[in-house]
Formats: sequence, structure tokens, C-alpha cells
Amino acid sequence: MTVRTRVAPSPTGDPHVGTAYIALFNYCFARAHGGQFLLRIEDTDQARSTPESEQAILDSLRWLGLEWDEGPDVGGEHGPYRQSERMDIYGQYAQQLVEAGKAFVCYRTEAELNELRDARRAAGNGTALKPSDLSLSEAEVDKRREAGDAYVIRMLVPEEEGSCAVEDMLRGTIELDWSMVDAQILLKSDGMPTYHLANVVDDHLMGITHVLRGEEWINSAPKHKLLYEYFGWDMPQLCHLPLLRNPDKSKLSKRKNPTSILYYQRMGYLPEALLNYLGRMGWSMPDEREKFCLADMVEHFDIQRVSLGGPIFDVEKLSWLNGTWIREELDEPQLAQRLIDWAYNRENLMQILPHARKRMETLSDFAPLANFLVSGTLPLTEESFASISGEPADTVRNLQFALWRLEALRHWTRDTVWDEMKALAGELEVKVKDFLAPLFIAISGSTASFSVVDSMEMLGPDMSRARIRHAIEILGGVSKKRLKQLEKDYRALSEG
RNA sequence: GUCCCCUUCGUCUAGUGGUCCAGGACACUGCCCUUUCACGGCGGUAACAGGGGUUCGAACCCCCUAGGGGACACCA
Repeated sequence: MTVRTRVAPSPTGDPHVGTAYIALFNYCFARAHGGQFLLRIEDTDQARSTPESEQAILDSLRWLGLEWDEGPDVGGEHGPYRQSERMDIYGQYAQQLVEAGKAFVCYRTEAELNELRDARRAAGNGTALKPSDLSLSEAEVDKRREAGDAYVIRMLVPEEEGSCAVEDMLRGTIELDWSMVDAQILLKSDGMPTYHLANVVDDHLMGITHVLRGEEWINSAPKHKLLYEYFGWDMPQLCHLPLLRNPDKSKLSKRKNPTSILYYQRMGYLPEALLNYLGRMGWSMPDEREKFCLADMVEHFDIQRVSLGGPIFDVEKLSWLNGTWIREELDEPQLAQRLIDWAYNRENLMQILPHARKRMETLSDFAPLANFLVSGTLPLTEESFASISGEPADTVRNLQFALWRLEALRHWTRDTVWDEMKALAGELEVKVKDFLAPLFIAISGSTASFSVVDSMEMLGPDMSRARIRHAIEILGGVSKKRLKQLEKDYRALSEG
């Protein structure tokens, strides 16, 4: 048995807890059956995948203790198998399907596609575009080819009524209507494969026998099944796991909940506890015990014990569980070591000292100065922002805009943060000093501390963003309606 | 809008036709322990979404309704 987790790095480089969640179940399933657990990094989208973002997710999984095997295509000097190293093969497989009459070259433009979809919607049909909808006259195709227009390769899909039966290990047979399945693009105009092609080709090449993935993939299973048929390959068994949810039951997102593993690391959660908690999401030990380690989970793992209701990620219970690990599983020498490794180490002190030294008269001044750098959520109140002049609504807006800018920031250093904030203040026609003032309080909890950009660099992107979100909440938050308005203003800002 | 998935305390869940007027955990709460706080111990409040079947018997099987979620991209 061989299973894999496909890891899609996020554009901002945050390793997502949802990825770790899926990886955990893949790991346990494989190990419990004496099989292999492989990792597969997605890098077909250059906008989101960078060496750093890939490394971040790998490091996070390793931190959690989810060690993967070196599969047939995994390893070597580049580490885990990367798609870009063999990007050419996808073109070949796509071409193979074209030659077999299972896929076709499509020269349709984006504007045409939108028009087609609008027409279908107006007629009360689904928006799935079928091969016949997309066809162009031979003359037109020749014309576009000669003009050197961009094209994609799409798969053929059934056009007649009917449904596709997909077997799911937990849900039994699922019937999906072919009417919902469009002529999916296999190879993009830049020559990169889409997930659908890459997924099927990779899994075949890696000898994957079981695919455990998120529920959001159920609807594309017919496409995958079709591709396996077209290629004449055996299809792995499918298992769709429930999705982790926000407190409002929507799919877990960073807007509503911290989702970065780095955030939990920085907050001082133990990897064992975070993993333990993820194991409790949609799964339970046969004896219902709450606290267990990865080895315990593997030993008792049974995929049928997965419950299908999407679990809500509850930070409070995670904290309780983390507390039991600290109190019951670590003795004092071990706890001391954890603290040292976490923050109280020489390297960390050396980073803080340049900023603290100038402000110190006695050694005992250090702890209060550095306090905010080792804290989690700061105890802010509305009063904390009393020194900020101007409309509270403007303060919230500025914090929100700053947050958006910082969420999009790829390389987090004091200088890049500074450049972003300075530019944003300029666009808003606010003095940098005034713009930074509320940010200062959000980050450090006081009006007198280290420079805010230095602090943010030391705090790291995840904790910095979390603190800004917290500050926005403390100042009354942003209503749905207000959020829409702000998004609009924000867009206008970056365009103008 | 169309299709798919899901539905046990506020939350995570146990439960696969009788042992369930539904068990555990978090949170909340009462008492005890304690110089304080926390930890810990003992209690309490709180759920089978609704309606129809099937069955001697239904949280569990079937159907309908409702609610929630997901998908409908040259993102994964």
C-alpha cells in the first residue's frame, strides 16, 4: 500500500493546519497497514510555490513528527519529488491523450469562455462547458494557430445524460452527474499541467494505491476516474475526509481562525499536542481517550472511525490539551529544554538585545522590555488605543489595510515591512508616524517599545498578523458590510 | 442557480436495531482542596434537526422536508 499527501504551498508561505490534518490521516493509514507514506509537492502554479514556501511546509510536517518515506520518485538531491523538474512529461501525457482522441486542443479565449458560460446560465443550464460548446470551425482553428494564439489542451467528457459512480471508502458509492463535468483543461497555455492531470499522472507514476484527500475534491473525482480510464491505468481507492471548519462552520480560513502551523508554533503549542488535537478532529480512539501520541494513533488507527461531520477547530480545547501535555508528559528538565528551544535561547536573545540594550539601566529591565516578544495574544482593550487621534473607524481601516498588505508580503524582513507600510501610508495620505501608531500598539501592546518594524521582524509574519487581527477585533471588528466597502477602497487604492 | 456531501449537548465526540428516559471530553457552573491564582477531586446544566415509514423494538435502516457545508477556474 502506498499513499501520498499532495502539498500545495500557499502564496504567503504559511503552512496550513488543514494540510497537516490530511497528512496526519495519510500517515496513520499508511503506517497502520505497513505501507508507504509519500509527499508530493505541488508546484504547477508559480504564483504560490517558491523554494521557501515549500520548505516551510516540509519543515512544519517534520516538526509535527510526520516523517515521510522516500518513494520511487521522491528524494535525490532535490529532496521530495518536484513537478517542475519533470514538467515536460505532462505535455507528453497530454499529447498522448490528444492522439488517442481523448483530449483536444482548444483555442478559445477567456472572453469567449465567459460568454459561453453566461449563455448556459441564462438558459438555465449548468456552467459546465462541453467539448461541443467549445468547438470552433476548422478555418478558425487554422487561423488562430497561424496567428500563434495561446491554446490549452482539454479532456473529452461525456455529453449525454447520466452519472458517474465513484467509490469512496467512507461514503460508499457516490453518483455524480456528468452534466456537472466540464471539458477540464489538462495543460494550461503556459505548458503547465493543472492539478487534475498532474494528480493522476503522478499518482500512477508513484504507484499510489489509496488517496485520502479533502472533501472538496469529491466533485472532481469523475474527471480523475475518466483520466485513469483514458490512460488505461488502475485507479487508486478514494477516501474523502471532512473539512476542518471555522466557528461559523465555513471551511477553515485565516480570516476567521489562525490557520498557519507557524502561528501555533510561535504561540507555544507543542507539536505533540497540535498533532493530538488534529487526530481528535473527526476521529476518536476506540477507548475514547483524549490524549494520545502519534504512535498510539497509528497502533489503533481504523479509517472507519472517521466521522463525517465537518469538525470545528476549537482553539480552547487545543489549549487545554496542550496544557495536559505540558503538565503530564514533560518533567521539569524537559520543560526547561522546550522553553529554551522555543524562545529562551542564545540566538533569540542576540536578536532582541540590540533593541533592548539601549533602553536598559539594569538587567531586570530586560524582561519587561522583551515581554511582548515571547507573549501570545496581548491583553489589549479599547483603552490601549486611547492615545490614537482621529476617527476609530479610520484606525480600523488602516489596520485592516496594513494587514492585507502584510498578508501579501512574500519576504518578511524589517525593510520589506517598512517599505510596504511607508508606501501604504503614502497612498492613504497619512503621515507614516500616525499610520504606524496603532500598529505599534497592536504589535507591542504599549506606546513605548522597540521600533514596530523591528518588532514585526522578530515576531515573524504569523504572530504579527494575528496581533493585528486581534487589535481590529478589540476596536470593534469589521462588519460584513464594512468589509465589502473596505475591500473596494483597498482595491481602488492599489489601482490608483 | 445546479450538483454533491453532511446532520447526537454551545464545541469535539461515543454509539453500527434491544445493554441509551443516550456515555466521555472542552467550555460554563456548584462544592472540596488551597494564604492567592492555577492544577487536581467530586457534582450540575446541556443533544439524537423535523416528519413519515420498516420493525415486536430505532440515535442506529429507508423516504421526504429543513438546515449546514462543499464544488461548479488556464487555484489547488
